[in-house]
Amino acid sequence: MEYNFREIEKKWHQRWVDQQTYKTVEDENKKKFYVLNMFPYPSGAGLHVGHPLGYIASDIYARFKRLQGYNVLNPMGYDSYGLPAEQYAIQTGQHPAITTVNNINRYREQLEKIGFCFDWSREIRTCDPEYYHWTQWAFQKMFNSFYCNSCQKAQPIEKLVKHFETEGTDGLDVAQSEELRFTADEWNSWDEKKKNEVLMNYRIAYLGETMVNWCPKLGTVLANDEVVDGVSERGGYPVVQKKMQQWCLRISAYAQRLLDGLETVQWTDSIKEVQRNWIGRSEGTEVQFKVKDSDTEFTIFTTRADTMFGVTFMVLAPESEYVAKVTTAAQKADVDAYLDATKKRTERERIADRKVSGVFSGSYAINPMTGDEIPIWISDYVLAGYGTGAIMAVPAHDSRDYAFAKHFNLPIIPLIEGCDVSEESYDAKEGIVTNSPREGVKPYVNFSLNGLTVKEAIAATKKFVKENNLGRVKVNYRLRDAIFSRQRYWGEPFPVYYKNGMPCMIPEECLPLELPEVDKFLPTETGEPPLGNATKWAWDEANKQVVENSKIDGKTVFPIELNTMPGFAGSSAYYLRYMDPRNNERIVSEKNENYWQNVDLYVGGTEHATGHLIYSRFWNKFLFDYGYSVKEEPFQKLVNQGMIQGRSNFVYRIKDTNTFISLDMIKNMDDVTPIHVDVNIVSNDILDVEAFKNWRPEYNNAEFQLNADGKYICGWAIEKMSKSMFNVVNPDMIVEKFGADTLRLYEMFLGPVEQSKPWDTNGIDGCHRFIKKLWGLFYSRDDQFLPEDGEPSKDELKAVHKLIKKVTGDIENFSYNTSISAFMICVNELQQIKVRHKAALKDIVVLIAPFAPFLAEELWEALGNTTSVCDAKWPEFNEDYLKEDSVTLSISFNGKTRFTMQFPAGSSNEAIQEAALADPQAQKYLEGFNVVKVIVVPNKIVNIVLKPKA
RNA sequence: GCGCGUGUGGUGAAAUUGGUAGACACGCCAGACUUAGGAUCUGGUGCCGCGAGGCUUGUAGGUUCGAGUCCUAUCACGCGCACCA
Repeated sequence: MEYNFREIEKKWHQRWVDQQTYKTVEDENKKKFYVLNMFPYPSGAGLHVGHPLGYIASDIYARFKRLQGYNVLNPMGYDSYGLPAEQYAIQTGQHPAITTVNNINRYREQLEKIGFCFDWSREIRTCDPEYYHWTQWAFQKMFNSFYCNSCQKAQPIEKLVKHFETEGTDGLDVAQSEELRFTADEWNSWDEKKKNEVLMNYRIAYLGETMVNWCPKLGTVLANDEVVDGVSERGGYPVVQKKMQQWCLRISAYAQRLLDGLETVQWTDSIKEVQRNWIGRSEGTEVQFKVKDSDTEFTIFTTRADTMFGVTFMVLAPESEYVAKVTTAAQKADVDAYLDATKKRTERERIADRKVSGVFSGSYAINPMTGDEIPIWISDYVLAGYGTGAIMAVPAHDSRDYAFAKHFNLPIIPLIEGCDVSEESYDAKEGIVTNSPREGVKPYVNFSLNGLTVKEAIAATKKFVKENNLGRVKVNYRLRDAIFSRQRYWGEPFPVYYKNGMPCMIPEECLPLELPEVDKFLPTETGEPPLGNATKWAWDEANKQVVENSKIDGKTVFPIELNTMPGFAGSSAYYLRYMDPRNNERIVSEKNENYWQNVDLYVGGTEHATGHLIYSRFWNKFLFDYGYSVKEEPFQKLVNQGMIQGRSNFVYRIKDTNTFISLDMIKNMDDVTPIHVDVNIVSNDILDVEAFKNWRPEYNNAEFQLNADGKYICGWAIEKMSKSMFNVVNPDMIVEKFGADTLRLYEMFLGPVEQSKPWDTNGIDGCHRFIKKLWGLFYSRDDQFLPEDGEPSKDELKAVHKLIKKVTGDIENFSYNTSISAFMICVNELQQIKVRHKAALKDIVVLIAPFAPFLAEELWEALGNTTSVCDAKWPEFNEDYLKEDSVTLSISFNGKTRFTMQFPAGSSNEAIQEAALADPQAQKYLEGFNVVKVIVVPNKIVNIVLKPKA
């Protein structure tokens, strides 16, 4: 019987659907295992062959765990809200709701073909009201929370209000936008509106006037991780800095926990390092500087407190609120001009053109260590968003300050013994401190750092600053609060309405607040959200419902927020929802949450390291604080699959002709123009000439210079897989031609899962041949069913158990490529054995089941089983079958094998060594030498170290 | 500039973690069968050399009886962060 994959795959796919083979039900009697793939944006282009790589890898693992007896949750869904989905809709001129459904259907169809064990009954879509109900719910929960630093968790905002009512800000240790001070009396005297404004300073989801990344072309603000090199990640459009009122998430409050949590998860060091960098913890000191002849004081942050004696000027960020306070009348014109110029520059220009610029404010600060009057400058090399937006400049020991000082001719005072700062600054944090204070200068304070190491000096200064009330020790994080508003249509609406300009939450029982239909959903360059076009978008407070805008009266009917949430909102807690996707009462029931706990294995690309993987960790920690999640970290083990690149093919047209020349006939590359050619009409780099003529009209009467074999050889290159390079390989096509099992095997056989590699359809024959060989162990060409009843032979058992050992170990390490090699070897070995037994082949079928599930089902049935192979038991490895009767020992001198010896199995190293030295043949070689050492590695080699006799 | 990672045949890659480098597969070569076909099967295939033999894991050193694996230096490539004070 021929291996007919089309029939086999069709048959089993249908049976899986009919019998709900992959439906997962919570079962307290079984240990759980939660496998998760990063769910896809359903983009318009459909899947190419690179997309399923991670899904196949996790599918193999999920099936393996199931065979080991675990209750496996392996769900799939769609991240269908957000920029990419909307951009695609805009580009194709369709409504995003329509394109999204179409794209999802196409994805589903493609995924179904590959034979994944997804439990589709748990499918979720982030744009589904049933789903985003819980996104909105979490947002409201964050709005109604503050972060308590001393107890290290989120708490209900009422608790904070109570504190204000009785004690004001006294004894408060909470995360906040800016440090406020007020008494209980003051708080109690404020009206509702004022109180609410103050509370915004503490809420975890808050409305903030912040500097944002504004992308005019996309018509929306972007989060930091959505901006790459000063342009938008999606589309590559320019981004400018703009001050706007936006919803923000106080993710910075969780910075330390996000850092600490990394120690508890099994992720690669590199991705942990990326997150550590992104969080950017830095321990330092905040110091207050007084402005001369003024009451103004401002605070700076430094990690080099030891260099305070070398501060020769101060620098404020252009956006700093102190700029106005320190600018003198004489300097005002210059300062305004500078501020104007900086504002006009885009982020990209700032990065591209990093020349020194700045302006003197006219004021001076007093150095608290020396009493020196030092000029205050304004420059855009100081960032408003980090620390306090102001620095003390120590040009001798900071390269940026140095460049600035050189440019504006400001003094440079070296503070480390023996350092040379004539050409460049000395930035290293090592050496012995000097000039602190300088010799011969009357000390301003009773404090000296001279003679200490840098490390000691930092500690000493921290202590001094604290004791003298000059400042305090402070830990800063680079991690910014996440900007949570988008001026776009295709996203979760905020469940918020505005009453007297004050945001109010739509009652929880009224959620979800559904996205309204609008005619015009296109974004605008000015930032007017498209939801402004909705006619029914007002909140009737009394009747608790959405009504027409025309009814807004400001007394009982109010406008609803027009912004929508960003793409990462919906993807931040989806793994929780899979545990209980149809629950209308709670994001996930306690029972299910306690059963599934968190994701055991998460598979996805590295590109989410600073986006999704930070946001969802934050989101989960927040829910954890309230007991909605039982594990602090959502993803226990993370595997990052590599990217599949495309392998493009080229044809070479002789310049100014319509003649194409085979690569091996080209004498001079300058005479030809390489042109991308569709890889689907090229096989093993040989062009299908006829197909090429039909490919495009302009090649209909193309002429060819073929090589001696009459072939046209194409050139090739590794490039990104994309339509424009004609190198996209579609999985449907592979499935059609070779079957899903072959596709699955080949994708894994290509190389390690974590590694990026080019796709090359050429090698797929080997995997297809292997499947056919395996099939050949069961069926002869003349339709005989070959496996026999009875006891397997020793050789069979040996081959099979070698495989069990190898595959079991490999799957745990994700070394699927070597597993498949082992299968190939095993099948070859079994082919040599004339009579094969069902009992031995049964184990092989179970072993191959995770890799080639359709084939496994068919063979499992052929062996007489009536249940799915998915419910089989993973075979157990038995060492005994691998034991040899004897071990062969090769004995070598100087790396050369001289003779071999046989020993009984299980001989000890000592026994082997003794016997080897006693061997008469060996002794022939030993004449004239002293034996220094004998190294015995059983089953491998014996090395005898010799020294000539004196 | 700082941080992380990777270098093995014509190609994708293995190597029991310090023990016969190149498993397995593609490609290539030779052969068999065949209504010459993008089918199947058999054998060969790291490099140099007719040969015996020699060389070989980016390069140069080191540790070791023994190094692809450990250490030092160096080069190349890839990724991440980048005025973060």
